[in-house]
Amino acid sequence: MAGNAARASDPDSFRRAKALVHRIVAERHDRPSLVAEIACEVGAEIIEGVRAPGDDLNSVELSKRFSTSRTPIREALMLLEKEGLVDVPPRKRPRVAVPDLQDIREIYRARAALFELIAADVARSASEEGLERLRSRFAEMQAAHRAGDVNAFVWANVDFYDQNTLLANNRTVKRILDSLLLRTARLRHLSLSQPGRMARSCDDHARLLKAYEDRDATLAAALIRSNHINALAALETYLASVAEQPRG
Amino acid sequence: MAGNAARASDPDSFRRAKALVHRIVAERHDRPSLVAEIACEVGAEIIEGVRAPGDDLNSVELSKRFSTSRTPIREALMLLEKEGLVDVPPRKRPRVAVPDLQDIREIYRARAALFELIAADVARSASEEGLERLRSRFAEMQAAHRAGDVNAFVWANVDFYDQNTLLANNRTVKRILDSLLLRTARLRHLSLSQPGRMARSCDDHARLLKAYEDRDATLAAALIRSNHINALAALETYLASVAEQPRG
DNA sequence: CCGTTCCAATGTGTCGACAGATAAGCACGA
DNA sequence: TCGTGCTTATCTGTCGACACATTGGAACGG
Repeated sequence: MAGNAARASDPDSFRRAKALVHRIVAERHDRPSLVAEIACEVGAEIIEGVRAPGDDLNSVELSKRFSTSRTPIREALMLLEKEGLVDVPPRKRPRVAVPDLQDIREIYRARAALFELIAADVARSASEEGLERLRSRFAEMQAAHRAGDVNAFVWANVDFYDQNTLLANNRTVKRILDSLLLRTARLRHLSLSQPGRMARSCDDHARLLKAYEDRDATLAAALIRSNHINALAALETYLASVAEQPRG
Repeated sequence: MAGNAARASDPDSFRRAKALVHRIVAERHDRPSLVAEIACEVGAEIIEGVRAPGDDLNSVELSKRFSTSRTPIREALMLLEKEGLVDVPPRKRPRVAVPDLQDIREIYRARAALFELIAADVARSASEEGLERLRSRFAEMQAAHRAGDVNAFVWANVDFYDQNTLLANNRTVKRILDSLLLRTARLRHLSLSQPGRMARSCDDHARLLKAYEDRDATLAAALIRSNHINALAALETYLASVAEQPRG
């Protein structure tokens, strides 16, 4: 595939982003598919910040870059629009979506509501094997925290949540949550970069695991809600600070 | 009489279905758009049961019918797939989606969780003018109930819920709920056709309005949840009965 | 009669081309 | 300097065509 100019400095994180987009956006295209390949590459670039919100994504340029016609490009962009990463206005050029603060608040609230459902179900019905997988993901989060590696923490966190949605065995909700996750993936490391956030998040998740082990669905749901509220608050703090001093 | 064929003969219901699909699937295509027109027509046909789950939707046939090339057809089908009405496997022919019982349960649970959010927000912050609009929609539901017109009741109910999501001023959640609504639109008639369901639903909605007027967010959320649980139960009862005696 | 193997018919994914819409550049006037 | 209107360049939506995958069905053998 076409070499990409100013790629994010962390190639491993980019690879993870690409895999995430593939899992969510192209889960059905198991065989190598042109559209899936394009969608994953462009989607990962958006998540990793290689392409900033508002950047132009016109199909002519992309078709040159990927050496294809515009048809598969258009289809890939529509897939990304479905996940909220791209904005494709009729008769105008597609752009990287520009989520405003209200969007972000709405996404976090929706995520919280649906994840409460998931967490309650996990608490009620997860197998010991499933809980073990959750513990393993949590251990990765802790390791990343100790290492002070925000990127690794973010991806371990993504894995942790993914495991949750898998255990709840609810495809519909999982699909929605995955889509909401993609929209905020770019922002997650900002939120978790806030001082003390990683430690707090580790605490929250430890308690969540405990609630799961105790089969306490109510507590698990409440913890999930609390975690989302905290994450949003940290994000709002960060966004307010960069809004005040853009060159901070 | 399963009602599928019968519903197709109600042109007003079909018109409403088309408008619903347009609002949800093609909200951005304000100007007459080829793709939007196709998507609305086919989407309405699916909702109204003209096309049964599993029916073939190959792009060649559709392109003949709409006198276009296959490109806009494919795009329209992708729009409908986004809303869960159509299934487009790679390299295979698109089909009308076939939701199984688990899908339906998941959808109702997800809807309930998100609508609790909406209802709580409406209870907290709806204007008197907004509440008045809700009352007006509710009056239509009551009128349809008195007239014993299930079709009219269903559409008034759709309007009522739409007004709720508007009042909560949460585009993200509204989008998700609209999509989930489309998936089950075809089933709503069945659920509300169950004996006593319309009366029960009227009761529930009267109490919901009361909770709104009292600004009781907790009660509003609980009522919404209860209403969804009841609707799902009615639907399951119906589905179980047709499963036992398919030719009943 | 049923299950396989193979072939023809049909449909999908992709392509390059075109008309018309949008955006970028430029000249002009305040 | 900036805004305004025109011109040109570029992009989008749609089209018909092609190679290849899938599907339906016939011929064959058990």
